[in-house]
Amino acid sequence: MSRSNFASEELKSLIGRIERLNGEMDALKADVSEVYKQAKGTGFDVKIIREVVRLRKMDSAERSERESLIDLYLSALGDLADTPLGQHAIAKVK
Amino acid sequence: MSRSNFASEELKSLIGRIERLNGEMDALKADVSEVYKQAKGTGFDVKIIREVVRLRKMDSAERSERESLIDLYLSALGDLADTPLGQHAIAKVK
Amino acid sequence: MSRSNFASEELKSLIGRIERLNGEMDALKADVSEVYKQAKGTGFDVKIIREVVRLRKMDSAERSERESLIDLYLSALGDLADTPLGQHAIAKVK
Amino acid sequence: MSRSNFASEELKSLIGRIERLNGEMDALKADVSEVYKQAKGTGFDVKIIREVVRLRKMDSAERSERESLIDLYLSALGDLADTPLGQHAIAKVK
DNA sequence: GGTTTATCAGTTCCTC
DNA sequence: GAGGAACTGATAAACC
Repeated sequence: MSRSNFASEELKSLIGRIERLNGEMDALKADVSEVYKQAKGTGFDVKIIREVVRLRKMDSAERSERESLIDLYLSALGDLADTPLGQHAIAKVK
Repeated sequence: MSRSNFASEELKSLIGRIERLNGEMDALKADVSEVYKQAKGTGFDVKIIREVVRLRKMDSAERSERESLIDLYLSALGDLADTPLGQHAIAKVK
Repeated sequence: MSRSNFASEELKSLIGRIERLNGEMDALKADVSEVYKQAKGTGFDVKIIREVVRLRKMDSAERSERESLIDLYLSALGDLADTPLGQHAIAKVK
Repeated sequence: MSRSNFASEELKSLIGRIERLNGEMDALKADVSEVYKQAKGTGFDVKIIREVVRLRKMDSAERSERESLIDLYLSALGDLADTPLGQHAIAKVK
């Protein structure tokens, strides 16, 4: 088998896997839609449920983002420690 | 159990199912990324693979409709002759 | 004026300039949206126009390189015969 | 001039305007980069300035988002006003 | 160069 | 069903 055919097979395999995974994701999306449909049928406000899910997902992400921001500021102050301006800034923070 | 508590339990269940499904989707997304990463490592052009996957999602009617329109618009701008595709379109008109 | 205040003024000026430039960019974005809206109103296919603008950004070498690769990958998957482009590629090979 | 040529001219004009606006945006982007470069040269921490600009931009957006979330909840309660579950929920909020 | 981040286009969902 | 808003996915840019 030529090198080209080998690459061909490899590519087929890769794209096959991607398309299979995409298919599974589509199925899951349909499942989620089904749940929302059911929620709506039970009288819940779908828009608010979506918002709740969104907020719960953001929660942990946001927490780590806040911490990394604090890290950013602290490391910047650290870098400034040997400049006059930085010493002044650090003095104000302390 | 009061009506309100019943609704509470129902809501918790719905949100739980949604979040579980979302989790499964995240796992699949990670799998897809993994495949793309592997494709890149094997020397394939990831951007092109994405485009190919996208094209294969369309049926062939959609695909050629899209190509024809792009040709048409490009030709209106005088860009046609620069592309092999454009020469094809010109050939069809003659 | 202290060194610190000098830095403050400098910083305010820099941020002010950045924000003014960002504001101008937002205005331009709104203008572009307006043009697309108008195009849509005149019956043009906005999605195709976006694609055309994107293609025109590439030089012709890039464009044909991209097309060739897409053809190549599609042909490896056996999709070639379905597209006009593919037939063109086949013709070149013969 | 044929109808087709008219459309052609229209399309040329539209795309010309889009490309001109894109060009102006590119110039502004270069200006912003220039300011950041200057900031860096003056000893400021570019990463933090970017963060500050980002936060200031988010500020007003976030405020209106928060308000719209409140609106969402209130309107949902309004819709519930004529259901037993809703009356219970409203009673708890009051 | 490669990883992460920010902007941008595309899709989907909901409203009117 | 058309139009707009929200969300997701892709591209482009910045920093290391």
